[in-house]
This record gives sequence, structure tokens and C-alpha cells, in this order.
Amino acid sequence: MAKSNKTEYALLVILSIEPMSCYDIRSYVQQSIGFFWQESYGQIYPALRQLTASKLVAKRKAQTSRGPARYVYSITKAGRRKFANWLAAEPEPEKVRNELLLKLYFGTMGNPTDHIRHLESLLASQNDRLKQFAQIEKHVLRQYEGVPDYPYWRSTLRFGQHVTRARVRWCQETLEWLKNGNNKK
Amino acid sequence: MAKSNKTEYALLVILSIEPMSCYDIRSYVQQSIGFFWQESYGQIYPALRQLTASKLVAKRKAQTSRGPARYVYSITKAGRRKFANWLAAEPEPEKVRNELLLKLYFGTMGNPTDHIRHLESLLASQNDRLKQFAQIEKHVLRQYEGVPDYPYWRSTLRFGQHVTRARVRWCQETLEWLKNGNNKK
DNA sequence: GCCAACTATATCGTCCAGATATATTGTCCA
DNA sequence: TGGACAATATATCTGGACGATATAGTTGGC
Repeated sequence: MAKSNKTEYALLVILSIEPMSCYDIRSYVQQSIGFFWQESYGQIYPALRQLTASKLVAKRKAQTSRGPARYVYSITKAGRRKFANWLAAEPEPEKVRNELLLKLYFGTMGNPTDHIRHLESLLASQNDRLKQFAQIEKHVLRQYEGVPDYPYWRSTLRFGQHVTRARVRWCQETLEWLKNGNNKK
Repeated sequence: MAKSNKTEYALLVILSIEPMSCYDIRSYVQQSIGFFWQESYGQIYPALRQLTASKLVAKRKAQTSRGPARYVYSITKAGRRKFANWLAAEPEPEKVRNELLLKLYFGTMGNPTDHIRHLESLLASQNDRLKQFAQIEKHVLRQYEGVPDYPYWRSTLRFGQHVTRARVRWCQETLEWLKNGNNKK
């Protein structure tokens, strides 16, 4: 089976909200779905070119008073049909490559203090993330209560919270072993 | 900063256990660290060629009675020095691309029954994984109690358990909302 | 005796991420 | 007033990672 370009589908759903420039798309991704989905310009530009060639999106020049020429992309009817099929199809499983776990698995070849440092760094980043989630929950999401999208947005946020809390607990447990349990027995 | 080839480092640590063929390496990865690290032949072959060229691993032909010629790779002293530095360096954060969450975020554009199907499929796979973890804990890991590697191996397993349980709970919670809560209010 | 499954090697296309290049405008502050 | 810097906005290149595919001998079951 041919490899499917996930970036193209992601761009189609995003452009179905409203027409955007490449820069807008990138900013939107980072702000709203950044914690579970990433796109870089290196993917967006070729994908938009491809989508334009297949008539799934339309490109038009927007007038700007400042900066370089601004090109805005909008989804076509054919584009909407295309992503409807994709939405219904079974999502592919995530592929994980966790460098921290790799280093920990071969832990005896390294230094315990290094592992502790790495774990504390991860713990800090995960706690930061939890704070961000709480902020979004309180100050962003709440505004949209009643909107049809609201429960869907909330459920993705809750995924992040569940998994992040699990990582935090694991960090704490593992740090405790590395710092104390290591000496005993 | 130049991009670092993670596959090469992974191969170095793996080959530091014992000399292996490309096929052995792939099997080893799948069996032991497969739930947090993946390698395909498309990465392993070029990486081994590169490592051989840099004298970090040595390639030699092993005698075989059957099948195609078998080439076994072993780590050199230079190779051991190289991966020691990498072990101590801060691991790069995981990059996630969760297609299920992407579809759920734009859930109002799709069909609730599709979301339910996708979530049930994820829930089943995560429950399977939990069973596998329990098997490994009971029948594999227990044999190595007392070995220095044991607590490190156990901690990576516990990471999987924590995070997988979090996903299971989220699936259940989200399914409940989609099946029941959706009708009310 | 043939087909399927396993062992084992290897390459190709393409997706994806990050670094980099270029250019304009607004803002801070010395 | 001038310079540094951040933000807006476009776009490309390199190389790492993934999945499909090709090839071929061995083993075991029907």
C-alpha cells in the first residue's frame, strides 16, 4: 500500500476551518494541536504545492500592505470530499522512539547521575506541560462551552493530561529508586 | 548543529552486548525494546555500513551451513568510547504525531460512530499491551532478578505500564462520553 | 513434491524534521 | 536617530526515518 502523506490530510482539515497562508497554518498548528501534532515548513510547502496541483486546495494572492507577498490557500469541494474519507478510516498507530528509555534500558553502561539528570529534566518539562494544560482548560477552553467542538477539544486535552500525569508519576518513582533504592540491598 | 543519527547510537549499544548480524539486531530490537524503540532494515543497513566505514564496528563473515552468507558485526574500542558520550548527553524529547487525536480534535467534521470504532480499537490494543507487559514481568523479567540490568529493564517496563494504563483510562472515559453523554443535554 | 514460513541480505521511494536563506515591518532603548 | 531585535512571511535543502519490495536458501507440513 502506498504511503499516505499525513501532512496533506492535516492541511485539508485545517483549511476547512478557514483559508490560511502557510504561516497561518504553522502558527495554528503550534498553538492548538501542537502537543500531539507537529508540522514544519519543510512539510507544509511541498504539501500545499501538491494539494494545489491536485485541485484539492486553491491558492490566491492576498493584498498586503507590508512584508512579502502573502498567499492564501482555501479548500475546494474536492478537498472536502477527500478528507471525509480519511476521517472515517482507522488512524495509524503512533510510532514511538523514546531516547530517554533507550538510554535507561542500557543503564548499566552509563552513569546513574546522568540518568538522574535526564529524569529530572523530563519531570520538569512534564510539570510545565501540566500547568499549560490547566491554563488552557481554565482560560481558553471554557470560553467555548456550548460550542459543538468543545467536547472534542476537551477530550484531546484530557488525553494529554492523563498521559502527562502518568509520565510524572513514573519519573518520581524512578528517581526515588535511582536516588535511594540504589544504595540499599 | 548537525543532525545526529539515532540509529547509529542504538546499534552501538546493542552491539556492545554481543556481536550480531543485521537480522539478529532487528529481532533483538523487536523483542526487547520494541515498545519504545523501532528500527527497520532500511535504517540498519546504511547505518552499519556507515559505522563500519568509521571503524566503530567491525564486519566479518561467519560460517553458515544454510541460507545466505551471514555477516556478523562487532563493536570496536572506538565504538565504545563513542557511545559513552552519547549516553551522558541529554536525550532529545520524543516527537509525537497522534493521528487519532488529530481526527478527534476535528471530530465535529466526522461521524461519532467512526470515533467510537477508532477508540475501541485503541482500547483493545492497549489492553493487549498491558497483558504482554504482565507476561514479561512474570515470566521474563523475574529470571533476571539480581542481575545489575534488572532494575533498569524493570523501570522501562513500568514506564510502558504507567502510560498504557493512562491511555486505557482515557479511552474508557472518552467512550463513555461519546456513547452516553452525547445524547444528554 | 509443492507450498508456506522462516532466516537473511539488501535497496528504493517518500515522508518528515530541522537548519538555513531572504526580506520587510514594528518596537525597544541607548 | 540609529541599531538591535522580534515578529511576519516566504521558500529550499539535507539527511534521518519508515515501509514496501526484491531476492534466495532452508525447513517442515500436507
